[in-house]
Amino acid sequence: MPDQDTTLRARLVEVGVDLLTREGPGSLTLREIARRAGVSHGAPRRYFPSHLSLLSAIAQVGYHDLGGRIAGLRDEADPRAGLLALGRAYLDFARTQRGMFELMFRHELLRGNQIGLRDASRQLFGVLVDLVTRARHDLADPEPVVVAGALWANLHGIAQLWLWGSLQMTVQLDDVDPLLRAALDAHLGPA
Amino acid sequence: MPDQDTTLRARLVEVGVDLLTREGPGSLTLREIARRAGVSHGAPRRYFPSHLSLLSAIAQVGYHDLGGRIAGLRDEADPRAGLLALGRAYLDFARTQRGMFELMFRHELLRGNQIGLRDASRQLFGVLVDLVTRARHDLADPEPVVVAGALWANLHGIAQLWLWGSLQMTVQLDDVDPLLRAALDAHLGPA
DNA sequence: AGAGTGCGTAGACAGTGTCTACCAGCCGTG
DNA sequence: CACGGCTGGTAGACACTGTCTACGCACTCT
Repeated sequence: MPDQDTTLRARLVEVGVDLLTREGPGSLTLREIARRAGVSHGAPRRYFPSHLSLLSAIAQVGYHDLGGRIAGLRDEADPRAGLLALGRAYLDFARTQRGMFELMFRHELLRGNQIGLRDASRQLFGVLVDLVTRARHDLADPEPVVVAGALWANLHGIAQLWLWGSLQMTVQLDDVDPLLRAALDAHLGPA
Repeated sequence: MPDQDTTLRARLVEVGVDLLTREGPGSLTLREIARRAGVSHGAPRRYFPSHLSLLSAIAQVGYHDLGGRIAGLRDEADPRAGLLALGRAYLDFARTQRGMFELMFRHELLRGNQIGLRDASRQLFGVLVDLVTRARHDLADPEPVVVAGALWANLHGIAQLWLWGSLQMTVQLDDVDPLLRAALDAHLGPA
């Protein structure tokens, strides 16, 4: 039940997030969001010029959420453990906040205003580069930024392939942790 | 210009693929496809019970295409070179057949009839496991199937992150090849 | 008190996916 | 040849969507 005292702009986003986690990305209709916010279907237009911009605002909540989970890991004492925790947080987010995860990385959303993703990416990537450089200061073969990029891609790929069941079908695993560990070992050298 | 002598079912898929590569996934409307096929908007229903099933049929063309590009690489003499070629084929497909790639891995498509993806996945994954086992018969730490899974995820992640520009923004690279090489070195051990 | 305006309403419009009734042409059969 | 049935496509309706525009309520500021 959304708060009644907040501004409509915030309430729309709030309702959207709620609707998203409750019924999936397919139900994020402009009119449905307006309906659940208790306003007419034209009202959102006062704050969001298009349907996509509202969806972007909703997705930014997800970016912020994910960013928050990641940010604290930068100062982890053991960088390897930090990376493992980061990977788990990422994958956990994808699994538990499935609808939000799908929305966040929808192609049509990312075409236009990438500011939300841009900030979240920078943050995530910053932590990643930090941890990677600290985790493997000895090996200097590929630049840390490249390793971080490859690792991020690996992480995201695991999340995606897991979400639609490709990994469960081919690799016979009921948990992503072995894959995550394999990825870490691969990109950082064996522990 | 689609062939006039084929059956309507085939022509619809054909028109869909054409429309997809020409104007992107957003224009793959049921009615628009019917329009371009020169038939009324109700006609597709005779062959595809829903819009999604038509989209699935279109995506299967992509699965088949990608599968074909990959299949020949199984018998590569040098498995390492084979994996590099596989990765390049995958990434090249994602870049040149962008609309098709987006459609193929759309979440709502993959929910229901995963048969298309299932077959393609099996094929791709089979080749991948083959090459991986041959490429690193010495190291036996993680099972080859896990390595193959992690490598596939890495590959797919690179493709995704590249498509929406996240990698270009963070990692400052104008080509995916370094990342691909880094991924291969990581998962297979240095060359 | 009265003008101005921020904010939401309500209706119209084109377009969509799905469903249903219809029907043109072709088939094999009598 | 005539005719019934079926295949495959048409056309319209329905509920729904996103966008646009005209309108008006209620409130503020002078």
